[in-house]
Amino acid sequence: MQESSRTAEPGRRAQRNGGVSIQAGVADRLRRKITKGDLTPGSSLSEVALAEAFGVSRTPIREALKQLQTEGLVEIRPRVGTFVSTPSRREVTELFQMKELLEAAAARLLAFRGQVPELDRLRASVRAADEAVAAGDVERYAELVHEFHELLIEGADNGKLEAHYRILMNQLAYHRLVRTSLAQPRRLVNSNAEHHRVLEYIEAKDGDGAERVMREHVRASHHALVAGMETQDRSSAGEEER
Amino acid sequence: MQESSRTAEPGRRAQRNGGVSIQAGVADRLRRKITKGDLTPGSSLSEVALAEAFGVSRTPIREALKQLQTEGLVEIRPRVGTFVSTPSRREVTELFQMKELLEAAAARLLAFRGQVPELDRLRASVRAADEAVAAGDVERYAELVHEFHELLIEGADNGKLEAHYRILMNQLAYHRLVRTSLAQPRRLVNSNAEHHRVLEYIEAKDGDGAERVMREHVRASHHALVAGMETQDRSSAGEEER
DNA sequence: CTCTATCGACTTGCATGGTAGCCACGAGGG
DNA sequence: CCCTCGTGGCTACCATGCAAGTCGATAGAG
Repeated sequence: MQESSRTAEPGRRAQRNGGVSIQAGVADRLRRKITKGDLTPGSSLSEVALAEAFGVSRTPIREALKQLQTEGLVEIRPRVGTFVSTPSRREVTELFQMKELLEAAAARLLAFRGQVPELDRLRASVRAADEAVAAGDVERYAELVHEFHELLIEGADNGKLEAHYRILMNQLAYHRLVRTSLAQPRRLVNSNAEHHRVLEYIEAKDGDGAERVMREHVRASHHALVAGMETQDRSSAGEEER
Repeated sequence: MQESSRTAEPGRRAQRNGGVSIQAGVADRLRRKITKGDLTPGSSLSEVALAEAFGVSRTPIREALKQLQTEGLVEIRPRVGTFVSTPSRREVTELFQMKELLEAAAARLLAFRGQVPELDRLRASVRAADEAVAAGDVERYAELVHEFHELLIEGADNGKLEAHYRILMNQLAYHRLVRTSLAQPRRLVNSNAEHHRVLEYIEAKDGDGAERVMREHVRASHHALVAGMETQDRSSAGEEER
């Protein structure tokens, strides 16, 4: 039931505390495992199990879990247990609305900033994406999608926006989702084309236009994902519903 | 240095745990004290001091502080101390950008929802604000400003948006700020007029228009606040700069 | 008088043990 | 056979003690 087998190195950096607190390290590791999908939604996260898995006491584990709870990644049910959050269908919709909101705003802000280093990196990322599409390398393109959105957010030059965006993406476990949306037919080339359009508007310093096309892009991405998830559900027959 | 004198009832609900955990209660109380201004930015929050003030051990205090840290309300400097966060000038600007973003989006969403109960309550709030303006009751109007924005957010019917909005407002300690912005000449009547315009667009189901005027309203509010803070600084001579 | 080094009081970080509540399993009665 | 009640094992919650780092005060050397 528990993939504590993955923690092959108990307390790897517990002793050689590399300048960061134990709880911070634990929180980072757990966060990564959740967003990457190593810990699937609903998994139980027992304090004692994690404590001996990481080779530390329960205290820093508790504090890490507490933090992940306020980040919305886990759910602590008092006297019962701690579990990886399983976002409801409604929550996923809400998260995508927020994603649309923040990314569109970021595109707008970046457009108004003019020529900044992030823009060069964005151009380079889009070029690399073109190559990945030409080569049909979905895996590579998925990475570059992530990079594109990340650069956009950073380019907005607003730390609060960045922080809230990261929290949202973690809740969505976005890494896992990108691949299923790209599995939809023609989604890959469409996605790339949409990125191009966004970049064009930004380069033209047309903030309103950039915001608009970015909105549409996120919407299209969302629709592709929903379609992809339905086909997934259909293929994997009757599973636990929520 | 510490206003622990306020905690006249040590551990009021420590024994009679009214269904909520101690840490949750502590976090709530501290959060309120910070946003209300009872705890000014920079104040020291010693674990032991809070522990005996609340009549509990250090553990739940620690966890509450940890949560407030990830909410951005306090800053924990390892082995040094925990302090109420003092947002930099840049952070305040960023927070207002986010406020503008989220509230404008909320106005847009509410407009598209059509006739919902929140809309009635919004109308009632605006009417009450008219009376407060007519009576020159700034205190009452400040409350209603808060209510207006709160109803707008709730009316957007998006839990994630609501959650992130609350975090932002807490970081700004918005309650404290409203009064100084309203102290600006003519700001009170202008603010009220802007609220009316927002409501009109929402009632007309003009999402784009509502979003636009809401953006302008938040900007105007921000400018009034900056102006108000400058006059405050001027009046209170040379104080600790940041 | 000035600078430096050491000491000590303070802080948070972590470990550990006992407690209260929840939940499922199983025995017993209907 | 079904339903009810008790009990044991599990969980997170809280209290407490110790350790380690930080920073200021203070005494001493130059």
